[in-house]
Amino acid sequence: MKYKYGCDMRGMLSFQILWLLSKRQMHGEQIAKEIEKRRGEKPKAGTLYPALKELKEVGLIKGIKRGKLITYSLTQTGRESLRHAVRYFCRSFGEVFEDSR
Amino acid sequence: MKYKYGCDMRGMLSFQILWLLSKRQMHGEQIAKEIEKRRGEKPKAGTLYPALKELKEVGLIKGIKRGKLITYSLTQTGRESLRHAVRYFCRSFGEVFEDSR
DNA sequence: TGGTAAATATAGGACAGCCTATATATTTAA
DNA sequence: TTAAATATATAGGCTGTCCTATATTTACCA
Repeated sequence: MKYKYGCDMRGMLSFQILWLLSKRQMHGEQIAKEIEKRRGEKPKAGTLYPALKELKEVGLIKGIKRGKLITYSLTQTGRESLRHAVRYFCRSFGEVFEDSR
Repeated sequence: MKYKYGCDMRGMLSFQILWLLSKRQMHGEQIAKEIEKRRGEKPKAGTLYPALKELKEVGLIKGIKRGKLITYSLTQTGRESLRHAVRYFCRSFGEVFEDSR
């Protein structure tokens, strides 16, 4: 089989990062661990940090560096974007979830 | 804003195709319309057909041609793959739905 | 019959999400 | 103070999801 789940299940990393940060501020390693809890696998550094960089560059998150740790949190824009994204996500995939309960 | 929803929300087209086909068999245009109902936008032909081709090549769906229509349905393998994919999906994103109700 | 519409297909390009590998900075431990 | 561990960063490559544009096949209608 070509993909782990039969079909491609990649995607929405940045969405998941925003969602996690809406719960509490975190640094990179904490984000990686939270994703691992959900997906079963930790995104590699080369996957996660470029995504964080991009989200920062477009102004959806901000990071405060203290020592070797950078603590990320949502900006106001990030919060609003996430609201729209969640709505789109639920409209697109909500029934999949409903269906399997 | 770079993306429509602030963060990237692309992805999981093949997953959604499999899920739709688990409800009933459909041809390409019907699949496109069902996706439009959910996402708000119809995938373009150049997006949808290569995805269908790939799913067929890896044996997750089969297509029966009658005239200009090709009716797609899941194979047994496709059904099993979808089951795994749904489980992964719910584990990864289920709380996003829970959260927004 | 001939032309248009509908459904499918393919080419070619952009970009996000994935990886491995390597590098840098900071902290901790020996 | 030096070595190892931790956190972040970057380079380079692959693939799926997106697009536009073009082509092909089949159906339908004038």
